[in-house]
Amino acid sequence: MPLPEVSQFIPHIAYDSVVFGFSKGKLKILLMEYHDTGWFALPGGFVERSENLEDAVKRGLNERTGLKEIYLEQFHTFGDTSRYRPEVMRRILEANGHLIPENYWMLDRFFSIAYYALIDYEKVTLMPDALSDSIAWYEIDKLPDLILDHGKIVQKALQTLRENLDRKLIGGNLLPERFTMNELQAVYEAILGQKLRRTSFQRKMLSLDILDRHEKLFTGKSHKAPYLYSFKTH
Amino acid sequence: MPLPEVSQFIPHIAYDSVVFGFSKGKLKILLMEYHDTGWFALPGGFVERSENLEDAVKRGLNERTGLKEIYLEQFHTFGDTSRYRPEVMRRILEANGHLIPENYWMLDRFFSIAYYALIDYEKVTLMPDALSDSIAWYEIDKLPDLILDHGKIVQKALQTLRENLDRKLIGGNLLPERFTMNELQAVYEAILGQKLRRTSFQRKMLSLDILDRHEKLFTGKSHKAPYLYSFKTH
DNA sequence: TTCTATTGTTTCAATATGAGACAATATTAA
DNA sequence: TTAATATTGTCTCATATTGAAACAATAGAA
Repeated sequence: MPLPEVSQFIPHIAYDSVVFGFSKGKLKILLMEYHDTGWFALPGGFVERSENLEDAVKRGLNERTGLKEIYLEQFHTFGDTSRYRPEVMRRILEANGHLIPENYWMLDRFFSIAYYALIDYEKVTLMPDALSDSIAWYEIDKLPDLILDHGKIVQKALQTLRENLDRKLIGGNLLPERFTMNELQAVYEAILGQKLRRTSFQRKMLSLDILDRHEKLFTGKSHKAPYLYSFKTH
Repeated sequence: MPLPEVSQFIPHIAYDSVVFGFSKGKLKILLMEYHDTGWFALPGGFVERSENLEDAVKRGLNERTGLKEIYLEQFHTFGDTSRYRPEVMRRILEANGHLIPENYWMLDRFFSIAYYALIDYEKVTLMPDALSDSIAWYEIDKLPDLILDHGKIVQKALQTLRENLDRKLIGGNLLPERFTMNELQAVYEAILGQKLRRTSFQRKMLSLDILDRHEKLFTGKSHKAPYLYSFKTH
């Protein structure tokens, strides 16, 4: 695969995405591991010359997860000069066997527009890109070191997600269509990083009038079966 | 004044700032009017090759207002292809008597990183830039039509300001060091676009333990004199 | 001295939240 | 068949917060 040409993309502009998923009671994000470097990074990419910014992000996420409809939110643009570390991208490209031209555009200073995405963990089919060995889930509190300022980007994403959780009622995007109240509470607890009172949480969620109640879920466990809920589509 | 050269700036990247001020009970923002076009726009600019993004915004605001310390918050980056309207910038530059080179960088597609600023109206000395006839205050609900998507940028700024008002307790940045409770309430009402209950507002503000109470303000009016308050510096 | 307008405080009702009790129930064990 | 267990959904009551209004204080004018 040849090196991307600057004629196709807007120089100096990139996006990075913090893709949140929820599984086994843990909040997780997607990380790429680059060939032969041991380096981890957020899934990101560039914007084509005639492409809307948000379409570029969706395109990139679709290529890596197979998902078409994704809950996406822009949260910050990172533009410090300290991000300019051409030797990092050089090493990544060289580790892929590329010969890098003089003044190659991908080694320039980049501004990164960061988005977070909330997706249903079970619906994802992970596909690495050309530069990466792998793309995989990592627990949010067991992340490896990340290149450049990607660690800071993750922290800012998590902070914004926490602030938006109640205001935008977005927790459900991390669950399948139908879920139990207990599962929803576990999502909230994982995002906020703290336990919530079961009865208060249930009362609050029901009083918001955003949930539909469906049939009971019989798990085979020896106790009362919980109802399944879904978010109202209105 | 010669045309800026691309060697000095990062191409494709601009910032726009929504500068809020408060005067005579009204929330206002700064707008530039370009020479001989009748066009209004937000104060904005470009980022120098070795300059931090936020430093560029502060530099631009300092050049136009004379202020050094400014409460500044990034709120969104606008990157739709519909922003690409080279004829707009062409007309602005030509109205200033410039001869525009082939493929001139300022006519390219730009991503704009938008910030809002909150400043003390009284402390500002307005200075237009080279392309503008004027820079002046406009009431937020009596704005003229703005170029490109600047109207949308203002709306998003206002929305973000409203959401952040209570969470970040930033209203005081629009007032002088010392102010009455009534003035603070007027700021909140102007931002939120709705009346607030005087007694609830006072109780709330005092209970937050963020204000210092100082001497009374004697205005000469025939009624009880209000106290002056200031925000705790902590 | 009285009156007026506005400020700071208090009161009481209405609403929301914290903490826990209680009843219902799906399955297992006796 | 019955009792035990774990978990769910609901209810209760104490506490905190907010809405709405009354009340007291006071700077200047009449």
